Amino acid sequence: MNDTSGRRLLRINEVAAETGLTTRTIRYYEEMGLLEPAARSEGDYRLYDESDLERLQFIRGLRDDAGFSLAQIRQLLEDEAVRERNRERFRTTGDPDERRALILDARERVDRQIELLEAKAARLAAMIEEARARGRHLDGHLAELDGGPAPHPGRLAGATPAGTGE
Amino acid sequence: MNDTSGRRLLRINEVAAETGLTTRTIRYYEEMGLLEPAARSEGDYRLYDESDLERLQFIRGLRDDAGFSLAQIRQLLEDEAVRERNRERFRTTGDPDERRALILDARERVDRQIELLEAKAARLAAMIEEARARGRHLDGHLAELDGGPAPHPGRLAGATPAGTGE
DNA sequence: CCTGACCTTCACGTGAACGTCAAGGTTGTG
DNA sequence: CACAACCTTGACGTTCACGTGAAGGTCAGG
Repeated sequence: MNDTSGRRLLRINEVAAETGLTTRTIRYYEEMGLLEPAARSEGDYRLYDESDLERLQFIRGLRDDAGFSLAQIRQLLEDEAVRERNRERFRTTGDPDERRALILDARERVDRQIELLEAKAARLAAMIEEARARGRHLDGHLAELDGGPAPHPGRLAGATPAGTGE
Repeated sequence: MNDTSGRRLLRINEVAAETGLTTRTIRYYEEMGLLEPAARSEGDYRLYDESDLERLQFIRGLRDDAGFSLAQIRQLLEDEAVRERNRERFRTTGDPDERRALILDARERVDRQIELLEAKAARLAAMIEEARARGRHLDGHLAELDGGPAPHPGRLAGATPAGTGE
């Protein structure tokens, strides 16, 4: 047992194993202000809890899947932190106007996040569709070869067979 | 006129202006094997045509939108080039077996591209959905404030599915 | 043919994102 | 308490993707 509570705290090497990051990378992210370990041991070992794990997985996703820089990721996480603080403020205030303002602020932040992600996703989708179109075209030719020189593709292929100048 | 044909050829600075890249970046991409200028002037100036422009825009998309490294981009473009050459070979050969082989090769390349892109897109989509879920939760709170403490989500989110963690 | 704006090829500099020792301290198991 | 296995903080090295001169050649207008 590591804690007065029942939480399992992990050392950096275990965290590295679970997240697929290196210990150096984890320390570097701390250095860059992306996270702080939940605790330190008596001898100053970094100790991480479950939420740290999730945070690192999230960071990894932003880095690998969305291709964000660490600077952008820090910005996103800071936005997240502001939202968190606003949530607290939201709970403790009774003023409906302030509550509305806090939620609207949070909405704006997430709107920006989603906009960023969706712009990337849209471009990716366009590229995928382009590639798929080429694939369908190839399938048409394969069918031609397999089933004899049929003038039109029997399968559902792209709209114009000779259009893309293959 | 720059060419024996009617094509307008651009110098590197004009290309930079149109693509939003710097001249250094364009030269660097050439150095990395991502493109070759369509021609050189008598005094060895780089001269680019319309397809070079498109290629650079495409590269920029892969870099900025999909977050690919230049190495990955080069791989994608090389695959594309191989496909192009195979297409030529396809047109000039009469051998059905060779034709089949060429198409199958092309299909493999396209499949690999699609796999790469889809993996990225899927994870991006997951992140977007996560953000949207937080947003819907927030919209619920907004509706509560606007319409009194109603326990059920009465609002339609509209075209912009925004919102954030509560 | 002169000149200023643009271009060429080196070549070194830079910031981001880590990798990789080095020198020493901490943990926990026998 | 001995000791291997893990951790700490530096601090320097590396790769990628360019930025930034330097030294000189080219192009178009006057």
